[in-house]
Amino acid sequence: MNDFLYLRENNIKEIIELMLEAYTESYSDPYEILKKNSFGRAHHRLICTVNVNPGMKVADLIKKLKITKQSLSRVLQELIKDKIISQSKGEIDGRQRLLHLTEKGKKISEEIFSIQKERILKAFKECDSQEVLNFKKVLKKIINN
Amino acid sequence: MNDFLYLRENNIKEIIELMLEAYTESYSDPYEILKKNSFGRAHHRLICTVNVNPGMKVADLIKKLKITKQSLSRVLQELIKDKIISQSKGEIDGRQRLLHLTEKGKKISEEIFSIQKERILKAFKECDSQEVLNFKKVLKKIINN
DNA sequence: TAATATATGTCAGCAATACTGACTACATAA
DNA sequence: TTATGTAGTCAGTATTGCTGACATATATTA
Repeated sequence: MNDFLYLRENNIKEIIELMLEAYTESYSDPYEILKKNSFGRAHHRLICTVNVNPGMKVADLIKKLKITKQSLSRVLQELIKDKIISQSKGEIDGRQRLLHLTEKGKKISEEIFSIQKERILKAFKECDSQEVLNFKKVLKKIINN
Repeated sequence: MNDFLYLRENNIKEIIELMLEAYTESYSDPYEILKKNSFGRAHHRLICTVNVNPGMKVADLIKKLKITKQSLSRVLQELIKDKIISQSKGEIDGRQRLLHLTEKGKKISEEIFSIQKERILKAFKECDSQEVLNFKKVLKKIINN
């Protein structure tokens, strides 16, 4: 073990903890607006994911959120009942249920997003465009494994 | 609407979702090693945070993890009982309880880290050093609000 | 010194989120 | 037709989180 590697390990360790903090902070920002709609963290994660990936199938949502279909189901049925999310039968594969935000869902999603956006915008405004692009690139590389 | 593409709504929205994914993926990687020790997500978050911030006081841990002292307490007492984390009385302020990983705690923490590290290293190896530094810088800016 | 404030711990009960296992319905593929 | 894949559901349990109330020790202030 040389000093370079030692420092590199600590750097990665720190980054792993920073990711935890950044997620925790970012996703607690819109607490009030979620609470107003009787939604919790699980609803938030679901709404955010479907918003960015409209038409995704249930199985993919389960994979992304890393929860069981039973856990997903409880929250998803609440959102469907509240007309936040709608399902459509897959055209190619009729077994699939494709998920979309309704108009009402899009509205709430925008409210949530506008709160979360503040933190990110504030951070990005202190960066140049290349740094932001790099940030996104690295995030994607961390996910695609 | 401004011309700064990287500040556009859709880009920020996508990045917010990527942060959710990156966190979810990264923190589910060491599931097996945690389960072997009868630890869950709450223990993981606690161990990781104390590891990077040795000697932190309870109040700061509560703020970082954004949970109540009662929620923290249950998990913390388990880790203290298992001799993963130790507490020391604050030298300046005797009311404070400063948190440290024990030798046993450091060992388990390293096991957890070595798993999480794989994903990050794999991603970073496809980046240059400047990109990694930028990534860390942006993460910190997102947190410091 | 006495009163007040702060940091931490604890008890009890409850709510939200997640899990496992078993089973059903339906659509597709072999 | 039979087997497989996608989704939904029911029942029970574990974990993680919350609120409210109260206790203890230490620090700060009047």
